Amino acid sequence: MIMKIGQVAAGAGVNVQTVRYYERRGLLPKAPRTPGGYRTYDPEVVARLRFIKRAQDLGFSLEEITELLGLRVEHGAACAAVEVKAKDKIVMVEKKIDELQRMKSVLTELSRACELRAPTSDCPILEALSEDG
Amino acid sequence: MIMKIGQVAAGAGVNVQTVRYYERRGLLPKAPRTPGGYRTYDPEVVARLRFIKRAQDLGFSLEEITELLGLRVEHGAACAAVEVKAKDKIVMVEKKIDELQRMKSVLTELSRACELRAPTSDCPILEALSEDG
DNA sequence: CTTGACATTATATCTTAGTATAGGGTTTAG
DNA sequence: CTAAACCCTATACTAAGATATAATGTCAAG
Repeated sequence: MIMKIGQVAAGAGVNVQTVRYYERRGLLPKAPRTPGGYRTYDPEVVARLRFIKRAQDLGFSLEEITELLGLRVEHGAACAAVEVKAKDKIVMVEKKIDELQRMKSVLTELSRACELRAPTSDCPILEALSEDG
Repeated sequence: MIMKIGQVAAGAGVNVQTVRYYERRGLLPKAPRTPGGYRTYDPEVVARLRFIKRAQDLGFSLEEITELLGLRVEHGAACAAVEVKAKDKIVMVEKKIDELQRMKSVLTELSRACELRAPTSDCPILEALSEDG
């Protein structure tokens, strides 16, 4: 099933202009065209768009997302380089997970304090995300 | 110890203009002034600034961060409302953690594929972050 | 064979978040 | 008492990411 730009955009919940913008930015491959010049898409592009949106929500920039999307192992390609990059990303992701987990603990405590009607410090959330865990 | 704007900015690794910008945006309380009009800060503002930066890196907008910083239990205040908000944030944070964990798994697999020099699919990373876990 | 929905490019505008600059005042050290 | 280092406001600009607009072309249905 071949899709047109309006369909992939709707499917991913993004604007048509955004799809073209991502193509220009290199986040999406150049879409093949119909004889009339219309872009044509494989349905998997919808998943790619959704990935981009989710990654953005996790604090990755379009540039970082471009790198993530580019990670793959090709026969004969520079495996070692890909491995290094992947490991870098893992460290980055782990850091984010840690920070979110601390944030979650604090929010949970806060919620409990609410239930007990126990006043908290002025700004309890600040106890999360300090560099020393 | 009272700090001036340049000191808190340096301490948090942000620009002086950014500190004033956050004050205007309501992310920082209005700093008390010296007779000459200089803003004065308590050292804990540095922690607050660092929190803001970390939260941004986790994909929260300044508006969301403002809400996070506003969560606290005050005696007699609308506890139930705070509890609801806190629980909303917990859901949000959990969703981010899940997505990052999936992303980490995929990156780990990718890294392993690298070691084995095993070609992967065209874009393995897309297997992460699909809505159905 | 034309009408309406959808596509094209190019260009301009918007939002969020932050930075820079101009023109001036304050503080501290010599 | 003045010079360097800092601060103030106001305003303007930047960058990233996204959208909007204008002018035009394509295509499927009636």
